[in-house]
Amino acid sequence: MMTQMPSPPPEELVKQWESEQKRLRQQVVEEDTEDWQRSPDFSGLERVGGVDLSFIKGDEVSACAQLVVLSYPDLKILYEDSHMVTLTAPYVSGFLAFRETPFLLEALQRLKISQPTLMPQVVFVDGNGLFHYREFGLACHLGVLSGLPCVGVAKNLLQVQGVLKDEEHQSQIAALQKGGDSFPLTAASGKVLGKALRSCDKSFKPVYVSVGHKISLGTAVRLTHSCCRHRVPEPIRQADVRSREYLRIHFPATDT
DNA sequence: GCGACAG
DNA sequence: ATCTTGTCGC
Repeated sequence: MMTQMPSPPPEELVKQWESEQKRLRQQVVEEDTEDWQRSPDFSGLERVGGVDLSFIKGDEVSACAQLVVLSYPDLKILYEDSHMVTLTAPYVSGFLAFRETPFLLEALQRLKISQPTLMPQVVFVDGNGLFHYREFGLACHLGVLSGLPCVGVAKNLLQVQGVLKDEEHQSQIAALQKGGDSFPLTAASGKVLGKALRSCDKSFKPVYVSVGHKISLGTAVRLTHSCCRHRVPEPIRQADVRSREYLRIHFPATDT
């Protein structure tokens, strides 16, 4: 198998993307805006969404865009949409949104047209929100462009604004006693950009939660914990499982 | 030159 | 993101 060198991202495009993030960043709402967010048990919350994209192994541009809506607090599937898409933007760390957002917005649009009453009241996004180089990750991008409350949940720590994954970070992880415990991810500026959360008792590796849009960090962390049966919150996990299942069925692995 | 690099 | 089997445990 011949290896393919990753094509360098056009610096001109990256500059354009940076200014776009800077512009949209101003529209992020970092506070709770919904009544259910103020409730101790999230009374009034009935539908939580999850989005994800899964890829075919050797293909850089074909992917299955997935949107799921689960009931709350039962976390049962209410809606599912798997849709093959052709990506145009390359993956560049810090600019994930330009690669994925268009297709996630399309999925939300299809839902709005076909089953408007099932529109989620909050969407869990596979990736960071404010915990980002310019405080505008995928969860913020999707939140601002859709107008929906969004929570960013990353499975791996991104070293940004002075946040490091050093021995200190490791010791803080070791100090998390049970599901729901967390510690802040503080930028050099002093601002708390997100929190490392032990999402459930059985999981020791934390997930990194940050504000996407229209929700406070404290609420985002509390809600994420309440949606975790496994390490990854159920909406994102279901979106991941179902999108990969779709690819397995429609694009079976080829031998030779 | 070396390390980092959400998905 | 994807490459990858079995294995240990509930």
